[in-house]
Amino acid sequence: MTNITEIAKKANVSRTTVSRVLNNHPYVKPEKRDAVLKAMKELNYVPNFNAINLSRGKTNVFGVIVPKINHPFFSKLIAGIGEECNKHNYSLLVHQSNNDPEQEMEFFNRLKYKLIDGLILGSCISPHHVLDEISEFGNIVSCEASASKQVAHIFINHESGIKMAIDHLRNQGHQSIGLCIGNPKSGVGISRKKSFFHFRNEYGLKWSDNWYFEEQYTIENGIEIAKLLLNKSPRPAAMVVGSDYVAAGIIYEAKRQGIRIPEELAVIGFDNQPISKVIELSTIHQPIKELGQTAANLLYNLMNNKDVPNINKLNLKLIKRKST
Amino acid sequence: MTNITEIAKKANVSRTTVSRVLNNHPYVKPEKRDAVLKAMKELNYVPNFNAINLSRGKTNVFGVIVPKINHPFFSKLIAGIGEECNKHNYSLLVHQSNNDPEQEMEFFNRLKYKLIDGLILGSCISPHHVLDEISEFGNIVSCEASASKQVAHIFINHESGIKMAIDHLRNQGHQSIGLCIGNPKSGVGISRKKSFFHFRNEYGLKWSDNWYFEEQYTIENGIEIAKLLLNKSPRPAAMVVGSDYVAAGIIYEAKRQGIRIPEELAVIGFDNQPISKVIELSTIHQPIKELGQTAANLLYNLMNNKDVPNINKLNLKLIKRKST
DNA sequence: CTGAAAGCGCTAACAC
DNA sequence: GTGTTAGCGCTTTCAG
Repeated sequence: MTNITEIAKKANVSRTTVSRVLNNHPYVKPEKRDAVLKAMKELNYVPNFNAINLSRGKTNVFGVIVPKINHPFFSKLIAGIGEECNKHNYSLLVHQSNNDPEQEMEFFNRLKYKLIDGLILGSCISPHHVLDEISEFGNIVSCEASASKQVAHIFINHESGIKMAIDHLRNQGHQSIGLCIGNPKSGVGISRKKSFFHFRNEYGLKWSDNWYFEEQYTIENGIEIAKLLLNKSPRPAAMVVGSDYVAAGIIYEAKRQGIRIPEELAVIGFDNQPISKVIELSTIHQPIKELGQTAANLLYNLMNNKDVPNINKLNLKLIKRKST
Repeated sequence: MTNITEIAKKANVSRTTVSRVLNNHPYVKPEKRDAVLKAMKELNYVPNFNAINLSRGKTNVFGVIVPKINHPFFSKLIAGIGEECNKHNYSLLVHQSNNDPEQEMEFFNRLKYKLIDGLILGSCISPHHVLDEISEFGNIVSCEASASKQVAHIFINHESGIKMAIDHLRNQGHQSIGLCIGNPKSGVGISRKKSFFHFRNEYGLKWSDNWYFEEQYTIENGIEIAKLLLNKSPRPAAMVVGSDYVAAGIIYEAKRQGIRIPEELAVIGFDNQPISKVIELSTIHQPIKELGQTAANLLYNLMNNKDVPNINKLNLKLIKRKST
């Protein structure tokens, strides 16, 4: 493995000069620069980034943690982040936590150990004091609302999303509305649940505890929900569902049971995933890719000491189709 | 930032001993070990992996490259890889190429520059000689069939998948069958196309060039295809579609036009994505997650000089639903 | 414009 | 069991 020392010898210059050429520094005589370049070519020089990283104290790698990579929300988020990383010539380390605090810690350590320069939290359940402690080792950007003041935030305004969904259903004449969310401990889950109950009270909607479901992620989950929901009475007239997939499962099973959508059960999802179009599901469109891109740029700007707002919100859009 | 030198001083031992403690070497007197551990605690010691990596000449990071992260096939593949990486305590660098050779090179350089120890190719279009050259810098595992002998392969037996689909359609009485694939230059695309035409000839199926589509990835693409396909005559009786999403789009538009599925047009997809269940799409199930897991383990074993087969195939399964 | 020299923080032969 | 010493490959003052 040839290194700059060998290049320096061959080109009859010092290692410093080689380094300068490598880093495009000014003040290198053209002849010397050419000699160095020539030597690098002849010796097939390849830089070693571990050495560079050690010396510079940074790696140009960002990390992102998500509960599941194979989830349409998170894979789109990662895609957005990845795009911006490519632009800034950063690499992206992706870590899957399964919402396991130990795995989250494992990931945070990558920052402590200087394997990555900054962190993006797609979703995480670790308490604030953990994040506060970790943030001493590098910048953190969260894609969820959370209470830590040490980390920058960019997130989707779930409160307005829930309100949008409820307002829409009320406009369609519904008074009894159920709720289904994913992880109730995540930032998304917390704010969706909170604002749903807030507006339910404010509008005086009818309610039964049987109309609430959490930890629901898949089509299969949706099918189960429909089975539980449709046999009981009273039944809600409409469901607000935090995931298009779960909503798809509910509709699938409801139709199988001969229940008319939306007359007997209105359903609205979240995300505007491709599946929603095919099954004519009304949904709340979330700018997921933009979320990822903004998060990456936020982190990039933080790393470069730019002045950036500490809290940012993205807005949502109602997509009305035939399920409501 | 405290380093092992400070620890050594504080604990009254040599740096070597500290290193030994850090790496759980035998032959360290318990008293010294305790002294070191105590000093590390008091000084809040955090190891620096760039230094470790430089010294050891490896990083414990795998890299994976895919055209798009936000694609159900690839996000599931990455999830499988990520799971095994967590088990082996490897990190995972994910790179999105958009099938751009320059971006692929950018990623390969990460291996040359020693940022990652090994590569997994989710899909890549770079020619063999590039891969051969890169493979000098570390192990490579490809998730597609490709001609380079330097890289290990684990892939899905697309030939058998195409045969399965065609056999099924023939059993249903169809003689005129069209084909729709994604990237025709990728390993998947190449082998699907090749084997489709092979069996078309072998079985003497009817054919029109109008029944072939490539570069099709989304529901919207499927809708376009249906518009093109359904207005022309002769029309195929069935379509083999390389993606459940595209298939979903075709069915969506066909139904909108009042065409009965499968009587007037049979459609079979690939992947068994969640969407296929909801719309009753027959499809070829691919063990994507297993593919990712196997790829990661293959790479891990290669890195550890275990003896592993150079070529591995995974098999497929027909899921019969109502679209055929 | 250029080079000497001192790091960056850790590992690993080798000798005792 | 333990310490000395020489790396790993590059960056960056500082002096000229």
